[in-house]
Order: sequence, then C-alpha cells, then structure tokens
Amino acid sequence: VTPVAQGVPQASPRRPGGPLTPRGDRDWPTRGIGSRSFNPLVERLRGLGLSEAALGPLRSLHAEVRNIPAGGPIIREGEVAARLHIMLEGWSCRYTSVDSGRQSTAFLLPGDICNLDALQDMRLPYGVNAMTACKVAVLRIDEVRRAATGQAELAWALFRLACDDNRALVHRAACLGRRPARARLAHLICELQARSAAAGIDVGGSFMLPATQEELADLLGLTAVHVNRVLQSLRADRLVTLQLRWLTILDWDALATIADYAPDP
Amino acid sequence: VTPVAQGVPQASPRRPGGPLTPRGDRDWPTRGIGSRSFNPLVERLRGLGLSEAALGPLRSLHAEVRNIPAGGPIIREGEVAARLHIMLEGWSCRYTSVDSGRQSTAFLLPGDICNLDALQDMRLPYGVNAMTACKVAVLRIDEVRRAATGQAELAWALFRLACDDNRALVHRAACLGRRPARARLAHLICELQARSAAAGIDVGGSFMLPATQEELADLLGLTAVHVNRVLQSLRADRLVTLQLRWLTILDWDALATIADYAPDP
DNA sequence: CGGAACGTTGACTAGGATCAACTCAGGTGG
DNA sequence: CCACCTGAGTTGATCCTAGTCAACGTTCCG
Repeated sequence: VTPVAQGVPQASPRRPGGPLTPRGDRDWPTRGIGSRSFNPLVERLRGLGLSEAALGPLRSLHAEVRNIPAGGPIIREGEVAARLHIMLEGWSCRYTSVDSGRQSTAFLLPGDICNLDALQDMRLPYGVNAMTACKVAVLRIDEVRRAATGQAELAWALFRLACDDNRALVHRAACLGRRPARARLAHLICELQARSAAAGIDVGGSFMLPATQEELADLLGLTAVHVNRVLQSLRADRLVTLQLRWLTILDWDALATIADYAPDP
Repeated sequence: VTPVAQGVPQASPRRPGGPLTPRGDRDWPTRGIGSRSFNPLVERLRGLGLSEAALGPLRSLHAEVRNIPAGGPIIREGEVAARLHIMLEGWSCRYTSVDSGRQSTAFLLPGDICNLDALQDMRLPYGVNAMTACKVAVLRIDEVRRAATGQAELAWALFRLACDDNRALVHRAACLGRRPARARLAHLICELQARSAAAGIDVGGSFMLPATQEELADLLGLTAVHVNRVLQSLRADRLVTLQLRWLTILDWDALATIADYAPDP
C-alpha cells in the first residue's frame, strides 16, 4: 500500500473534546425531564410574524424538555405520536425505513419541528433520531389542537410551516432523482452552511457537521462508502475540509457551481 | 433482427379512439374560458369534513374554468402564481427542472390542488404540465386569502391538505433514494390504481394511465429507456398489461410484493 | 486488551444511463 | 394520394456511476 500523501488534512473521526457528545453512548435510559413553563413553539411562530395576541392561547401550554443522548430515538418509526417535538439543541434526522436501509428526508436543527404533521394525523410514516445529544421540547398534541381551535391566525401559520416543509421535500426529491452524488453532497454542504449561518451557529465559512458519513448517505440516497469517496474527491479538489466533525468551505463559488445551489432570498 | 414473440401483447402507442386526447396537439392558443360560478375548492374541503358554515366564505369566490390541451402548461416553472389551480378533469404532473432533465414530484388527478403552497408564497419552485387535456379551476389567490382571513376551521383544513402533500413527498423521496427501478415502477402502478379506484375512474383492476414513458421516467427518477425495459420485464412476468394507455394489473399480490406497497387505510 | 464505531481504501459487480437505430401510427402539406 | 415528419415505443451495445464485499487503521471505551 502506498502511503498516499493527500496534501489535504485527513479527517480524524474523533475530536478530542468539543461541543459534540461522542456517538458511543447508545444507552438512553435516562431522558432527563427538565420541565419548565416556557414554550418554543411560541418562539418559532413569532419568528413568522405572528401577533402576540395570536400567540396567546399557546402561552399557557406546558412544554416538557427532554434530553436525548446522541443516537437515541426522538420519535420511533411507526409510532402513534401523541406529542409534538421541537428541536431546541443538537441535530437530528427524520428518516423512513425501506427494505434496503433507510432514507432520511431531513436534518432537523434547533427551531425545527420534528413532526408537525402529527397535528393532523398521529400515525407517522417516519421516525426521528438524535444525531447529537439533543434537547427537545415536547408538547401534548391534544393540548396544542385545543389551543389552536378557533385561532385562525395560528392555523394559518401552521399551514405556512407545512408549506415550507413541502418545498424542502420537493427540492430533496429533485436532488435524489436527478443529480449525481457529487452534486448532491455539494448541495447538502451549501445548504447546511446556510442553515447554520441562519441559526447563527457558524464561524465564518465553517460550521459543525455532526453527521456520520452513514447518516449523510441516508439523506443523500447513497451508501456510506460512496459518500466517503465523493468527500475525498471534494477534499482533493480543495473545495472543503472536514475534520473533527467541523466542516470548512474553502471555495464557495466552485462548490455552489457543482451543487447548482441557489439560496432562496 | 429476430421477430421476437413476446407472448404478451405489445403496447400499441396510439389508441384508435378513446377518452384520451392525442398528444400531438401542441397548439394551446385557445384556452377556452368557461366561467361559471361554482367552486371546486369548496368540494375538496367538504370532503375533509368541513362544516357548511366554515365553507361559507369560500362560496362567494369566483372560479374560472380553463381548458388546457394535452401537453400544455398549467403553471409555468418559476412563475409567480397569482392563482390557485385545482384539477377538475384529466391528469397533470408537477415537476422541477434540474440540470439534467426534469424530476416530477407528483401526478395530479381530478380533485388535486396544483399549487396549494402558492397561498403562502407565490414564487413557485415547480411547474405543472397537462398530461392529457385538462379542465382546471382557477381562483385568485388574493381572494382566497381574503376569504380565509379569520376562518380558523378553513385554515386548519388547508394545513391538513399541506400535511397530506407532505406525506406523499416523504414517501416519494424514500422511493427515489432507496428503491430499485422495478420496485419504483411497481409501486407507482399500485398507487395509481388505488387513486383511480378512489376517484371512481377505474374499471375492475384496470385504469387509464395517460402518462408517456418519459413522464413516468421523470416521476421515477429514471430514463425513458429504462422505464421501457422495466415495463417489458413486468409484462414478461405477466404482472401487468399496458396497451392503448390502459393499464391492467394481472397479479396484484405479486406486484404489491415487488412494490412493497401498503395502502394507508 | 479487546470490541465497537467510524473512516478509509481496493477490487469487483451491477443497475441504470447513454447512444443509436429502427418501428409504428398519425398528421401535414405538396 | 403519397412523401415526409414527429412523437412515442422498442431494442441492442456500451459505458460509467454507485453498490457490494472485504480488509484495515484509528479512536474510544469497557
């Protein structure tokens, strides 16, 4: 075997210490319940320009906060979800199992609602898994429904959120169906960079990417091995750096070109 | 060339006469406007169990009816859509263009709303094309918005519709990302059969499938050539028949097994 | 120390794309 | 009426992207 000199720093899978909880802890018996009386759904909707008056009925709702260790389930697939889950901290992914593995349909970041459609039908066609240690707000669906009853502005805002989800899915489907692996990965990187920046958790062109290569593969409709290879090629082309679960974009323009990435304004 | 005896009746692309308008007419100058004062949105929402009282505000809306010839555009991609489109007759497809061709995200049948999310953002990331001659109801978005203002039950129903769309998209993404061509096609056939049956436009195991192989390919994330081959293999296995744009399922169980199809109850 | 999880790399395979040719039916225009 | 064109379907040959299988390195952890 030739001692390949890549020229680009290789990824070292484990960071010595950092913001990310190690993946090893697959023991999630303790989901610490730190219940307070604050409500992230209110914050999320306020961000959409909802009036304080419209938010009123939600205020009284009690949100439980759950801590889920990395790798733990937030929502089990096929579960009848009696609760609405909202990401507070950490990353998770929404996935659907098919015969040959799983397909992720979204990465969920702080502020994202895991199972919005459970308000309409509690039988979910997907599961949600924590990719890092997560803090998740949990509200009882029946309570949310009750609070929303007769609240037109609120219902309209939820409709809005569902439409947003919709667009993201349309986009993802288009990528999965018609784009080669390199473009898909490049696009994902651009997208996550933008989302991290929007969430204010990036650091000048760099951001934390806690996903395993296998988790990336699940989202991209590829295998982990192939994600690895494509990633290597992006590294070789000096487009990105990924080490210690921290991704840096070296050449945004080139990457965006490959990705055919267009941020929506 | 050997005169291959397939044993299975080959598809003959053109039916002599039937319900389907020929694809040839790519001349859509005349979009006959037969405006009446009826409202399909009301019908669609009533189907969801909305009360008559809640439907009231929508009743006054004026719906225009447009006739679109086969192949014509219902909504142009990238258009800023000032109108909501609802399928009345015929089939259309919602697609998104990407560098290498187009990806369809849904086939739209009578009753389906083409661009529900336009109520939230009129800049659409997709277009809609008529696959057969279509009759489409058209409502002005600003009017619908105005009529919906303050109507909680109505907004909630729209939210519901968006969530339904959402599930379909999640499912499609999973298929695109993780299933081989044969399973995708088989699944699509099962799905369309079910939708046709639900719409009451099937005839005992058979239904009209007006889509071109290229249009199927766009939805399935394949090429037309490959769709053809897979279709041939399904025919050879005596699972389906497709001729004159009329599809018959010969062995539902086998097909559903290949497709891993599970109808939602 | 041994095992688990993750990343990396190589060799090989296969599913689907690409390119190209040909058929067939319908429509058009000379 | 026929020549020609177009759109759709079919088929073969070939290529290539991505999957599969396998081995190995590393780090972390019990």
